[in-house]
Amino acid sequence: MVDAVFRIIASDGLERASLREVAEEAGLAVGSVRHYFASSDELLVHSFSVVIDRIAGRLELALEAVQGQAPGTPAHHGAAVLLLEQFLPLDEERAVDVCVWLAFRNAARIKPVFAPEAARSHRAVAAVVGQLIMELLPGSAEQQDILVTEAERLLATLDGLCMHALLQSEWMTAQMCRDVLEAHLAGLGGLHRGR
Amino acid sequence: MVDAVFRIIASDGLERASLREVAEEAGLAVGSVRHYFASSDELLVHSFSVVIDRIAGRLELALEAVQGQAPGTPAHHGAAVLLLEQFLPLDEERAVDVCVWLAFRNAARIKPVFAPEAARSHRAVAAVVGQLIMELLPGSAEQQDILVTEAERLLATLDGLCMHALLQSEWMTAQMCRDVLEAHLAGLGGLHRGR
DNA sequence: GTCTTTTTAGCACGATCGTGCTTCAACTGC
DNA sequence: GCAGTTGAAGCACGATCGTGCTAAAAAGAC
Repeated sequence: MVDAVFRIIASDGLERASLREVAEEAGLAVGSVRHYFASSDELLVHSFSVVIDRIAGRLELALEAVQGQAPGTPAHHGAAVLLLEQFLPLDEERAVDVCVWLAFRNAARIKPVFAPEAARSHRAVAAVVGQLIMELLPGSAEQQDILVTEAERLLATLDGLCMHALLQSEWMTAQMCRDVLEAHLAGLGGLHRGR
Repeated sequence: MVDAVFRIIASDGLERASLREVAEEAGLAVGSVRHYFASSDELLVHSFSVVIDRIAGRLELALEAVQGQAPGTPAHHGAAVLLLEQFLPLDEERAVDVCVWLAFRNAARIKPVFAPEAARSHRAVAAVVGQLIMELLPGSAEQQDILVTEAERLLATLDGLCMHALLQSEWMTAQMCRDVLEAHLAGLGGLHRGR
């Protein structure tokens, strides 16, 4: 059922994820879908929640892999890149998730029903990125404001990469995504040192 | 007429920008709107085109201001920040523009009518950002790949900042936007030097 | 004045959508 | 066997939307 919602949003957009479309995609009748979800909003909010849990789960798993490595080592760097790649639509599964994720977050600006889940999504992702920043900038642990700024900066870059990879896939290839990630990490390391 | 479209998209989203809504917002009848725009798509594509021209116009004006300053000077840096701020929804006018701009670009993923204008938008913005990167990294003029990567990275960060400023305005304040921009420029300057 | 063009307005049709409501089959516990 | 719960299906109503079409008013040309 939720998978049907994901497929419709990924291929036709959130506004086409109506009860009738979802029911047909899931091979059910409208009444059957409404047996499980009293309203259209309920189904969509639940789908939003599921995609958040999926993405956050991938991120936290990858974060543990990062924290299991000694900072500064190549393995640590590689695990960090692997974590950041979990944001990007580099395979079919992640492409659908990111697509659905962005669609719901954009809709949350207009439809207040999505606002609580959107806030939860932001908190969960910001927590992971914040911890990653602390892993990558161990020397700046006391400068709280720099850590916050760098976390927001990394988060913005990731979301922008997501957008471009989804919307301008001709220009923003997978290799370009990885190059940008590497450049950003290199810029992180060289930053706030010579001051 | 186009202003009415902008207001509706900014406050209620693109999907509510129907002919009836636009006509009411503009104080006209549906038939009157359709006298100028034969179809709904025609009106929306024209609105997309207008918002692109407005944003691109601001950017190119700010780019000339950057190119009028000597590279490396504080005035050059300030003009660069001013250029990058033209992307962000830091006042009411730019907030509406950015909102409409993002809505149309997202819709272009689904609706092919918007694809040509979306491609034009990407080309125009990438050209400005590319020239800015060449201003900021004059020493790497020969390394084409680095310039391209850094342009895409800056573009991604800007779009991510736009998203966050619009969607999570509680966390992403105007000051945080400026801090992120300054941090990114600082990271640019210190990058690709010690190699 | 009349004739033509532009602008504004409105109607009607089919399509889609959310939702309240009823019906029917399948399964479960006893 | 049978009552009660659950899953699935369908109908009908009002609302919204794009669009083809007609008609009336306003403006301008002569």
